[in-house]
Amino acid sequence: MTTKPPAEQAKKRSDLGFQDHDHTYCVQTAIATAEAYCAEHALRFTPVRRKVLEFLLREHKALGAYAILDMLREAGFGSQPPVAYRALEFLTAHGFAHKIERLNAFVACNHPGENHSPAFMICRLCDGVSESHAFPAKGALGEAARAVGFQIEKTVVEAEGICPDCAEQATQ
Amino acid sequence: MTTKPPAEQAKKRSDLGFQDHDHTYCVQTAIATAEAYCAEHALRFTPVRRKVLEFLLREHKALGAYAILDMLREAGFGSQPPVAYRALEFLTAHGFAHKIERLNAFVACNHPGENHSPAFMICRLCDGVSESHAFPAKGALGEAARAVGFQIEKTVVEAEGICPDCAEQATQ
DNA sequence: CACCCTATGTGATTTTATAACACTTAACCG
DNA sequence: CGGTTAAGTGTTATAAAATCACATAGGGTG
Repeated sequence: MTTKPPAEQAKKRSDLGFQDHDHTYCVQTAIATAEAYCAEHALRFTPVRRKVLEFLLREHKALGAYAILDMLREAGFGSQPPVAYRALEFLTAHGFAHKIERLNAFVACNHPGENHSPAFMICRLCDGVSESHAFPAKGALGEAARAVGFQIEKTVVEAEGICPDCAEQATQ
Repeated sequence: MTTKPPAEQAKKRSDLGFQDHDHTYCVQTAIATAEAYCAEHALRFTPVRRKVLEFLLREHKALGAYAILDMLREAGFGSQPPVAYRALEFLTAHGFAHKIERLNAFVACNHPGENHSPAFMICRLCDGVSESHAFPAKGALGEAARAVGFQIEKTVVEAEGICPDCAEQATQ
């Protein structure tokens, strides 16, 4: 996976969200939201955790644990794998980030606080990831689960394909 | 992941399919189906590939690549990781097996030949896996994809929870 | 038979993730 | 406050998962 430089502009067409948005704004509000949520739920939004969430928000794409670890090192934090994995565990456990199983990588959550079962669109060309919603338990899978008596607790939904930007480039 | 002994009986309540079925029969027919499919499509159903599919069918649960590798070694095949990974790549590419991203493990396909987008129910207590169908592209995710212009090529749908057998044990 | 393409065998390495333990700091309780 | 406890962090080491690179073998075709 090639590492590309961070977004250089605020208001741009993100190559990851597949949609226009004000990126600096969404970083700030997401951090603020996380901070407020932690304050309310007696969770400790420590410097390492905050920093990792910042990285995920800023890069706005799926980051491997070791990429995050490199950034932590540069930021003066501990640089051994558990440091990154523990922060990521905290962030995913409380819904501030998600793991993309398909990529063994992590992204910041687009809808923090909301009660959601996330779904992801992963571009196989640029590795961009866009978060969406899905309710697989309401469809065929849910029926099958009820039929055999399986209790669904969590779902992983990841669609792989081509994002609009890469599709556009391919036609040029 | 603990390795448990293979199924000792043919007709039993599988702890993995979450349903009754004749296991020796399903192994034989699945191998025959794969063989026929390969013959028809000019694919080479080589000894290693056949053996790996046999392992997956016989164990009837998610197996890690290294568990498969151990079995290959015992069966007299090469015992380096690429041997297992290449066979698994072939099997998954042609729909004879699937990778469970959540577990970094592989299962034999329950519906070989059929054109399907698989979905899985994974028991977090016994690691049992049951294959089902899902059509995420027809639900909320499909709508989101169309809205932004994302072309879905493949989907990963995995539900984690408690299988009926483990739920039953828990109440006792 | 000579050729080529595919598959296999093997050693080495990379990438991803966890275990174990020491140390520090924040929270709690009197 | 002061002392205790639990949670968080830092670090070493190791496990688990996956790939790279290259040599060898086998099977089909001209």
